[in-house]
Amino acid sequence: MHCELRTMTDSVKAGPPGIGQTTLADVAALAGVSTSAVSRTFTPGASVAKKTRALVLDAAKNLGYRPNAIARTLSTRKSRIIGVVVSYLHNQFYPTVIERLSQLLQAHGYHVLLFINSDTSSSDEEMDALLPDILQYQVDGIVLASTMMSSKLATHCRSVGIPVVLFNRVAPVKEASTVTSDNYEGGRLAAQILLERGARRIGFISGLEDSSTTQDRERGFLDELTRHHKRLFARISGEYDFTLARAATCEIFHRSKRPDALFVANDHMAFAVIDALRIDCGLDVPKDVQVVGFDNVPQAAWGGYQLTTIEQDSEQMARATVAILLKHIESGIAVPQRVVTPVRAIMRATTLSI
Amino acid sequence: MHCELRTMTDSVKAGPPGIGQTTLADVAALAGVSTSAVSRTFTPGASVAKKTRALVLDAAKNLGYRPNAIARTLSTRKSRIIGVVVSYLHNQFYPTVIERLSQLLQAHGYHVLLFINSDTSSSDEEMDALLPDILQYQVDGIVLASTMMSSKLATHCRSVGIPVVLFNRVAPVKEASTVTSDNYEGGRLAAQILLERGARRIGFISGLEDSSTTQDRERGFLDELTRHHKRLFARISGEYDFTLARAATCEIFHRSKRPDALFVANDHMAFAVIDALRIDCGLDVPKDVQVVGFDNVPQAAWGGYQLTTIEQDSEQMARATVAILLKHIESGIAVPQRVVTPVRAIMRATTLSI
DNA sequence: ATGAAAGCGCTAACAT
DNA sequence: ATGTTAGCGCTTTCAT
Repeated sequence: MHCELRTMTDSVKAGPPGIGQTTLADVAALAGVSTSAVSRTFTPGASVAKKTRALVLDAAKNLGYRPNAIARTLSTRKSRIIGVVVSYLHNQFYPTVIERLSQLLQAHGYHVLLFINSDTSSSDEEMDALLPDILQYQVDGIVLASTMMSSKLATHCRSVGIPVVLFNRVAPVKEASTVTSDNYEGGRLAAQILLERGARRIGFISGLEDSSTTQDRERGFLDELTRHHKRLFARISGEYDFTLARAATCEIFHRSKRPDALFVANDHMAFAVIDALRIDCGLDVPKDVQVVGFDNVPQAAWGGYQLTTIEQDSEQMARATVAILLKHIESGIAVPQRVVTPVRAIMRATTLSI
Repeated sequence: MHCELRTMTDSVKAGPPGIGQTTLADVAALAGVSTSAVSRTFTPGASVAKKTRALVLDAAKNLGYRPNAIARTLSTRKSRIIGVVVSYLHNQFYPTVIERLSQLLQAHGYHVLLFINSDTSSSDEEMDALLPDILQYQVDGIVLASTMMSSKLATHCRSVGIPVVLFNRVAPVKEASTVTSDNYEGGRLAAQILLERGARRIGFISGLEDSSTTQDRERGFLDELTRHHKRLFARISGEYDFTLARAATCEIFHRSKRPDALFVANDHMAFAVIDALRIDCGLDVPKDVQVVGFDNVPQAAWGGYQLTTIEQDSEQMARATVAILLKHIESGIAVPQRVVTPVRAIMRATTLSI
């Protein structure tokens, strides 16, 4: 007998009151088949007779049936949810990435659960507090695009068997995959650009000192300077923050001997640096001071700045991230990968033309 | 007897292999109590003896137990997930809002499932296709911050009994709550600013024609002009798009008689408009043309633009949204609310000083 | 191809 | 205060 425990009363009136979603059982009852038949109908590669399928589909439509992803998750242990952790969204690079990530994931039937980890000076404890939160949702994978993060985090995730991709940062953890651009090469390019244009007193505005991005960019930058027998003239940290970068710039330029060129660890700070130069110091960019940024966020192309910068290919980085994630999830095997996407110089108006 | 069906083998080795999360039952077994005792221990307002609680907590820690939010959701019918739908993240207003929304929600134990609905000319069909996706996850509430949306959508959500907040847009649906700023008043303010500064030939660059924001802003703007016996000199649509706005501006300024002031429906387009004016048309802002934007996104304060604009208080809007959502969710009652937050003029350098 | 039944991990009466 | 026992909605053997 198809005597369901659950009455169909609330499902039948699929209208306004709406409480009590219609379930598989409701559909099965209406179609006069078993719940498994209904389940199979909604499972891509299952064997269902055409007739049964039609019956089910019809009943489902009449009832306005919507599969419950939560119940499915409990059963299959696949949530089709990817946790994405970011620190803040002020720097347009991240919104851009999130947008692409979300689109690509959506196209594969996955969705993004967003975690913002923006407490200032977010340290290991911070991050560790977020972990239980994100793990509770049984996410199928995690993208860590947070500026800082606990090394424990990645380790722990892996121990739970969840694929993790470190986005735009590497960590002293061998267990997680990473996707970064070629920050070292980008730093070298920045140096070359400035050197070629006759810069003599070259400064560097760093990002967060602990971040791998700022470290790699600086290494590449310094190595290239050294190769040309040049030394860094000034260095100060902007901590990837707009306000701090502006203040830092003012500080440097209030000294007696000033830089005539600046490599700024990311575009977001570069805008602040240019503002400081032009407004606070009354200097001309690029005549008095040349500036090179990093990222090529949309605003770098805006008329108000026209920033020469090193482009990170966010599109390619997002694709790589999704590819790694899906491969790990679908194959079950988790060989940590390290993808490094190429960078390229985008010449605009904050550097002199040759 | 505490004879669990499930062996504890995989839970005990809580290390690397990590498959087979430890469950409530595992903890109960180790602690020598029932599963309900464990459940209660992890439920804020439950009655558990101190001793039992300690026992459970201890066992849980030893096993590295993490509650499974999915299972809890299935049982309680509360996912503590809020679906947030946005069209795109190019306009910094949205990242700013998402960040705040996410933080506030996180503080209340809720999380954001992000949906990007960025297919160009996203119409009703678009939006309707997203709905099943989002509903499947049994979200407790929905924030619709998408530029366009099907009126069916809001209606449907309500029919399912899910609280919906229309963010920064109103719709011809009475069932959903809305949170907007006072767009009409903002439009009036913009007109006043321009009028006070002697603008004679005033133009308007609109956003998406179907959006309530652009409509309300324009109405307020026009009403105020009328009140001063002034007429609109030019009008063209920028569809809230950077590139289109730039092109639209060029088009207007290639005509023989040019505007001497422009109200642009949002900041994002205003930046493009200023670029067009300065770069493509060789005009001075504000001397030749004054410009007023809308939103007060972070970049409006940047030195490269220093845009005079009408501020939408994203913080307050986010707070209102979360308040409405939580109230509906927690009380179960769903009286649609309409919150309108005040706007204010931010005077900067794209308008003349008086 | 289909159905019966046993879970997935947790919560919530209900009983004690 | 604690344990027992039904589910929550779906998937998945295992029979048939």
